[in-house]
Amino acid sequence: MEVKTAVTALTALAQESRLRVFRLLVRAGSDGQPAGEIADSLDIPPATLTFHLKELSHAGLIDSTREGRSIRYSIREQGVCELLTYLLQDCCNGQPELCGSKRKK
Amino acid sequence: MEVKTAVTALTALAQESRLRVFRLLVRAGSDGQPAGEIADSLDIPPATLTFHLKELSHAGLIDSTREGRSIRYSIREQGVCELLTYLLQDCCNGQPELCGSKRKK
DNA sequence: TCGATAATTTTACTATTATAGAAATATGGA
DNA sequence: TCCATATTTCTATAATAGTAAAATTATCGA
Repeated sequence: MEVKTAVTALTALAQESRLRVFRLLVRAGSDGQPAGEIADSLDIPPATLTFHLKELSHAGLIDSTREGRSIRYSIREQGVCELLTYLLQDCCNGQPELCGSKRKK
Repeated sequence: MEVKTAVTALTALAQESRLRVFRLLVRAGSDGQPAGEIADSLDIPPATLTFHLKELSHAGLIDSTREGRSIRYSIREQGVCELLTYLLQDCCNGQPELCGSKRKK
């Protein structure tokens, strides 16, 4: 992964509304959630949410598929994984987990 | 962890110079590196580097200790760990590793 | 205490990002 | 086709962040 790619992904996450969307989608699992539900859950105006969803999407952190009148968004596991790998590369004397055993469920 | 804390940490990482510093320090391990060396390695002017180190420091991602005329910076494992935990909370049906097995050394 | 070196603070300028109303577009049902 | 619903695009304004030169502070050795 290139520095700029990682910066794009981190910039996408470094904003309260987007981080809340991201975490909501992490919890939602692979089914994800339609834009309208996300807007309602997090109380974000539709136009604003669209702006943020696009940021997360361009950053490769979420996917979307149309489903009738709605568009369903979900976490893009690969993107998240690549980012974490990049962040922790060469850490901990070759053991890639910085804190695997301490991490809560 | 609170949303704002996580946003602060992610904002700190979401910038090319700071991400390069962060990754350099990840590689450096617990010994860390003095500011001057970091500035030389990454070709960043001292005043600019100080600004970025402060951001990383306020975000709880790095520590510093004076060592003679130099100040040595190093990764703050706990801060990094808490951030990752927050990001991936409740993911993967209770398995906290999003991509543990796929992560490169 | 003086000079040299290391890092920080101050400051000003530039650039980027967030927000959300209003209008536009896309879909499905009557 | 026409209407209601879901989301996006356009747009303008407000707020935040990045850069780095110049001056300042801290430490060490002579």
